[in-house]
Amino acid sequence: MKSLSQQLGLSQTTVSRALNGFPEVSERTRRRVQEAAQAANYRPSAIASSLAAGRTRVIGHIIPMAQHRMINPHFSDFLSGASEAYAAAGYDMLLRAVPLDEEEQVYRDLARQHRVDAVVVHGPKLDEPRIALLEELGLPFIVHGRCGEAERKNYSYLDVDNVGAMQTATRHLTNLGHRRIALVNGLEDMRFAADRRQGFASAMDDAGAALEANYMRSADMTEPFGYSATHDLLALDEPPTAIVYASMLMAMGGLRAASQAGVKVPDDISLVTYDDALSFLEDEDGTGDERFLTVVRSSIHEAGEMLGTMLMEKITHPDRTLQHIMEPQFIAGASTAESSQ
Amino acid sequence: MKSLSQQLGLSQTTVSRALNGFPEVSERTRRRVQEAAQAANYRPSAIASSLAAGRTRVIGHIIPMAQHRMINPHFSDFLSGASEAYAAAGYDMLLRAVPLDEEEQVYRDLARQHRVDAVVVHGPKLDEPRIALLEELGLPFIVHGRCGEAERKNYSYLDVDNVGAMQTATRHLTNLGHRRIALVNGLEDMRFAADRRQGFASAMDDAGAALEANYMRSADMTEPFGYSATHDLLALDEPPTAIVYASMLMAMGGLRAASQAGVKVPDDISLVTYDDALSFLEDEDGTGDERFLTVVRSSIHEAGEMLGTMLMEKITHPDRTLQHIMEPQFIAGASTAESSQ
DNA sequence: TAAGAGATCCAAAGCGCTTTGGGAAACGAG
DNA sequence: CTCGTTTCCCAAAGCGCTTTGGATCTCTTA
Repeated sequence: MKSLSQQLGLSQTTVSRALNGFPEVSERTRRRVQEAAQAANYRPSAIASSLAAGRTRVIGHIIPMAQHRMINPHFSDFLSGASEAYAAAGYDMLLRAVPLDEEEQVYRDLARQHRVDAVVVHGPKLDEPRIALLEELGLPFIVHGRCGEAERKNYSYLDVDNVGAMQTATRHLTNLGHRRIALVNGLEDMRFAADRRQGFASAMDDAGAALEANYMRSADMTEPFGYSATHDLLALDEPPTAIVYASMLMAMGGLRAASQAGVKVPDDISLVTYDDALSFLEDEDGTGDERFLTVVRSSIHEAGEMLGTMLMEKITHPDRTLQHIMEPQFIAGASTAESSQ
Repeated sequence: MKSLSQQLGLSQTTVSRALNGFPEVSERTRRRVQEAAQAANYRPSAIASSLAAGRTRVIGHIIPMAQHRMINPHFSDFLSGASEAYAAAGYDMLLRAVPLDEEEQVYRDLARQHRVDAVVVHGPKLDEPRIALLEELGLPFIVHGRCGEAERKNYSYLDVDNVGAMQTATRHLTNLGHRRIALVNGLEDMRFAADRRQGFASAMDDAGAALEANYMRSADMTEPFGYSATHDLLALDEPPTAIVYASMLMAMGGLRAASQAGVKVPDDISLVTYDDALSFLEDEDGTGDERFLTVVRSSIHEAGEMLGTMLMEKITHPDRTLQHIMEPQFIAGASTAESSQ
């Protein structure tokens, strides 16, 4: 940049201002500077500008790593969406996979090191200490999802209407006459899973159907868990006539279990699932004419993109509180039918 | 740090040296400094040290985004592994999902901006311009996989023995008497997919089995593609008696297609797949006593971890060329049986 | 025409570290 | 005791930008 300013006969001040779009520079010189920069293939040093300006143009994503180093597969699609939004604003994404018990320290370090301008809070739990921590640290953040007392607190988040989604899914089944309905859910200390359970429960209640403890399963949302939960449910003395899954991966495990047990879908049992529109489960053209499963769907890639955009706004207007809830879409497939009972 | 050095009655030089483990500091003062730093909860500013030292302690991961914004699901596990290795060395991970046609510019910018100390090259193709580009840019890198003329070039990489893996898988089938074997592969402009095909082909050749063009399918490794490819294969006039898949996701699609078509596995058809040990397809306890599919398996999480470690070494010894090949493990399951023909 | 307002630009002071090039004290050898 | 070494520490000069606080010049307005 020094050589650039000398070559142009301008001060570094002016060059910097011209390139960063400050108004104290005439249009003519700005253009001149920009052209020279282009010609010299000049790229400002990100670190130097970070140091001088006190902002890094980097967003931190702390990925909580569960016990078995499992990482939620939904992240990859979410991150690709967020990354798009950041790129459009000239921001970058810093990733750290962190064991659960080190999370707090990592946030503290990140804040004190000034490594990032803001962070995204992933996987909020019902009891979520990170919100208070981040507010204490003064580190801007946005939550993907909500935590416990979401309605009372005044923080920014992007969430999906999980309650509504599961109500829709469950109601679809009760409307078809089902009453013995099982729920295969994620870990219910997570707010989203708690919400999904609540949506399920309220729709059951509306239909006057009983909640049976035996029909409620919950664990990490893996395909094998979907399989084993379904396997167990089908083996009950009085198996459910329908199952609601909280994720496509578990539903796939469910399909596998049903087919292995010789149980026909939807003749013998109806299946419906929440669907994050994970890219690796989608048809190449995205349409999925073969759509077999009945789903309630909301693209997690889009969620990432939207959250990224919101965070960019939050950074320019730190005082604003941004809250948004995405509405999933119900798509009837061929995996649900009238209850035969 | 200024206040710290004043408080201690030492120069900033000494404090910096003490904390960074330089030898020109007596053990006594070093301890004194470290204790004071601990007490003051001091964390050096990462950006300032980056600027001064000319290294950022950040590794760049450029994730190529295919046409439909699909991101390879294997990344999440790979990244979590790499992240662990980085964290252990005090490094961070910068992520950018980039459309294919912008890749080169991104590498150039990253290098000129000094945003990262090194990068990881993902998804090398047979014809891979990035190696030459990065060498030209002088940006240290390591490749996950190999590119076209791997044997001639002198770059660092971590790869899996894809040829051997597929030979093993295919041989298992030919040993069981199968001759009409299909391959459902990834996109074959990618080196790893080309290798898998080659392994398949050579094992077929060894057994004197013919390669039939109709039996060779290749596309993005999604579950739906596994489904449709298998569906089509089963509908052929002369369907294969066995199928080899290049990924677990496609194999799952294959299982779905078979079960829907009423084709019994392994009675009517044998299935075997390459398996990246994706966390969300694993049992909670990782053992998988229900292991149904016969697989050739190599953990992609471990690959990430190992590659991260190698890259750390590469950074401290830039002159070294590190090359490593992981050997997958064959695990017999219940999805393969003797050919009935 | 003088004075205030605007528009452009600049010199220089950082941002918070690392690193160079000594300097002073302690130690050993001759 | 003197001189060369070694050990330990320091002052100050950056790293490559941004930003403050004017300075200069042109344009209005009374």
